[in-house]
Amino acid sequence: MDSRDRAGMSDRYEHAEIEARWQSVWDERKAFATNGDKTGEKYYVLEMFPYPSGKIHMGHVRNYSIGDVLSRFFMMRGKNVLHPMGWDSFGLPAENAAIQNGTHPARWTYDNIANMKIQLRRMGLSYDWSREVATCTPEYYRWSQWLFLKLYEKGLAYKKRSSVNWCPGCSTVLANEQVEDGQCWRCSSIVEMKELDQWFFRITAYAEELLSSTYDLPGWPEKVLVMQRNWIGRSTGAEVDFSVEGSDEKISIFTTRPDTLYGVTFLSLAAEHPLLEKITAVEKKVEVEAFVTKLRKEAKDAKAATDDLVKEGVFTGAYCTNPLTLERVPVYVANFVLMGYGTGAVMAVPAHDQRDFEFAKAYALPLRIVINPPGITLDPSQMDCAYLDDGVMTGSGSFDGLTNTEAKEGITDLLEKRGTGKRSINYRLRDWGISRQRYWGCPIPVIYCSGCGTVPVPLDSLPVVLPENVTLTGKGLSPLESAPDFVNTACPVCSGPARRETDTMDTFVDSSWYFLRYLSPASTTEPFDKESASYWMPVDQYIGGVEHAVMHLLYARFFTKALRDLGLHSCDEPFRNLLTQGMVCKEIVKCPEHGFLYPEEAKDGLCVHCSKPVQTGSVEKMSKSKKNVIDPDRIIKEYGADTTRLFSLFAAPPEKDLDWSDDGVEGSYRFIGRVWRLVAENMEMLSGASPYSASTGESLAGVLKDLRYMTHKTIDRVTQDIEKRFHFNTAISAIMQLVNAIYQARPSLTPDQPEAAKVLREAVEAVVLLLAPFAPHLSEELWMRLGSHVPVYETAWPRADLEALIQDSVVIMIQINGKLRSKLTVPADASEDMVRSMVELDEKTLEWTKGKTMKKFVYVPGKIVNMVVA
RNA sequence: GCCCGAGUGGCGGAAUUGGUAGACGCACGGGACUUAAAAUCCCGAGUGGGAAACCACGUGCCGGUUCGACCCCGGCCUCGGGCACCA
Repeated sequence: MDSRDRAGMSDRYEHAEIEARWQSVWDERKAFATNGDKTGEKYYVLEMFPYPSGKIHMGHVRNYSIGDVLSRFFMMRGKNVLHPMGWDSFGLPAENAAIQNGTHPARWTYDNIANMKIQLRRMGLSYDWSREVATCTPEYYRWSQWLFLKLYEKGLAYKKRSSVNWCPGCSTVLANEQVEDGQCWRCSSIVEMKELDQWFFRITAYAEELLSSTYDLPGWPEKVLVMQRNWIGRSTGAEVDFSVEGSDEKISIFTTRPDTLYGVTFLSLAAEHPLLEKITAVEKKVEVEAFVTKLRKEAKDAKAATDDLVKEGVFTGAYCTNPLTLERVPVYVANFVLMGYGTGAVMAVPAHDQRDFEFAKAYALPLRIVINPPGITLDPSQMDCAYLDDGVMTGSGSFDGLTNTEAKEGITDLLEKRGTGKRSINYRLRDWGISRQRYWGCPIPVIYCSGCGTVPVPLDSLPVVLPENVTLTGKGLSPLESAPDFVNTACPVCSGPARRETDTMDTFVDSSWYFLRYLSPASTTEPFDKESASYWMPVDQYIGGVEHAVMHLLYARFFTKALRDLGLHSCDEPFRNLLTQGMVCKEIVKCPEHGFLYPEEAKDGLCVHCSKPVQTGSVEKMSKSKKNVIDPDRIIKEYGADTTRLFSLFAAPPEKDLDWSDDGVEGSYRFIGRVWRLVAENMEMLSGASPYSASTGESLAGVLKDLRYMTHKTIDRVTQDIEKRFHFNTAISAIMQLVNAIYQARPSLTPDQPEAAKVLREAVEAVVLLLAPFAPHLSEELWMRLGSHVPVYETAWPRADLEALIQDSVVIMIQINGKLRSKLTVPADASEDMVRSMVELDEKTLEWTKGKTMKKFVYVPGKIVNMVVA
């Protein structure tokens, strides 16, 4: 049923056939393989690699469409582009699938990778597949182990027994970053505390640099930087020693408010404080132990319930001495003091700290005011909350009358002089616990020998291969315990019988350096090539979801710095620019009886199961459980990859959430067809012409001049939108406007005008090339049909001709008293005087100014006139 | 509670440096083509008033700065996100 015009071009764009064909061409020609050339301006664009869950989702489509626009754009701009892809392929879902279906995690993972690779291929993405990595392959994890051992050598990996987060759902330990609201980030189980021997990375050694360099990352969203700063949580203050009465012990406390030291009326210890047992008075032992036991039980039951916890505590019977006032201060054990922060002990100043205030009220402890608000004297008996703000010192000996800011310094100086305290900085950041009691991960390359202790696996015996035959139950200890051939080994030092570490590494370790592996993915001698790193690093543009703001993105920064200090490369930060794309959302449908419904389960606003009215209107992140997912495969099949990509880029700016709209997809599809027909219907005129060139062409007028202006304005606009602003939605809208303008101008472009075909050709070529980063298949096809033998991806990005952007006349707005009253066309080079005299002759202007006096005349050249009259 | 971010038509969104508010798209209405429909092409449209020209109002609310404010400043309201006994 194709109606074909004389040039043999169907007026229908056959997306399935055309897209498949160009994907084959790109594959065969290895179109996007980055060669070894390390000269010229490089551009390393990277999207966060996916976990191979089985199918890509709309979030992936959006993420990779953004990256692909940049990759293809900069290729056409002549940069040396690196655009790799790989698989974050260790992780729990593979193990869970294995337990459920009896498939081996490796099999499940590799099948998923194969499937998802086909899906990505159908999207027409410009990846250099020759650099593909999968973190679950021995070729990759060998180097994760190698890096672990290097960090171990440097003291940046260590093992210690400590209280750690335990997820009963995943049956493994979690890092602090992986606990959200007391729940597992993956399965939402309530996280418990367990005392276990675990491997840690000493990320805290880099706390200061990780924090200070956040101020040197202008290409990152402020939101992410703020989240990282909060997570690192630097506090400056002082550590102060309180000697324990009747013993040699000292209790060290950390405070950010040394200025309130004269207001201390008691001390509070965490239940786990090492000195608690030692200093507790004999007659208080029973009471204190009961309290500690109770807290431990509560902590285990529900770590989540930290809100509005009532302040509780017990007097230990012990007293300390305030190092400045030499007063006697009672010591309590309290439920709100955390052992994990500072020293696990705090000085209590109830007048100036809200927690201490509440505690003091509950146990009738005294308040002592040491800071008054300017001009006011506080009365302890009248206070219903602590006074936290700045003010003037009182009741603080020689510091009285100073501002508390001055006293903070003075008191700290005094403590340092007397040797009872010192300036101190504390971080909220904890070391990164990386041991996981799971199978499908990178084995930790360590051996335990009864004689030699903890022995690192020698570098030349890597990789420690993950054994295949393991019993997976999802319960109990590490599955690797059940593989005796793996566990039992010989000590590398004494050759005696020894045991392997059976925990695997957190998968975030694998993803902390993959961007370096892409640089020399086949290397069998090193994790990555130093020379390649010095050329390609840092990643120029990283793109991914904001959910990794304090996990992956912090770990990757830490790794980059630690590996730099190991001398492996010389880059300080891995990602120069970061774009965090918004979520893909869709309206949910909910029945009061049957919960979430698929759209087809609701007819005329009623549930098909029970005929109750359904709730709609709420737009939420696509998720299987909310039954509001759209399968990209289906959309690509129905409308093609170009439409799918175009819609995901056009519907919203990349950093905002994107509301899925079936009608919107139709709109993008229509636009693709409209561009196709623009070429198809004008083939005769286009094929005989070369594009207009200002140097050889005759000067233009009227419609031709206007169309040419529009062409070059659009080139300029689209270039800026992609390069400077990442506003792909407005870039696409600008191309749409050019297409509309060509359709408008077309009837006036007749063959008798000598330059008409050339100007049309120039405009159409611009559309085709400008569209290439967004709809590459369509562009390639049209480009070829227009007669080019060079593919679009090897064609230079069009340049705006500044000459074409010069206009003879401009329309200026005329405001009277700030309100728009008239418009006037004036020569583009008109002087203010000329414009003024023209305005004064304008009829509409005269109507509004008749009989009034001009107070002021404002002229913004080429834009606006504002006359103030009265 | 603290720290970010955002509020613009029926909807997604635009307005790049303080200078035409609502580009582009969706949905809607009208027309052309068609026996008809689909597809396509063209036109219309912030709200209110008016036949129209045109006028008034209009970017969450109140106030300010300015010849001129979606944009800057001060004070609120609402929504979204992050952190949350961090001493």
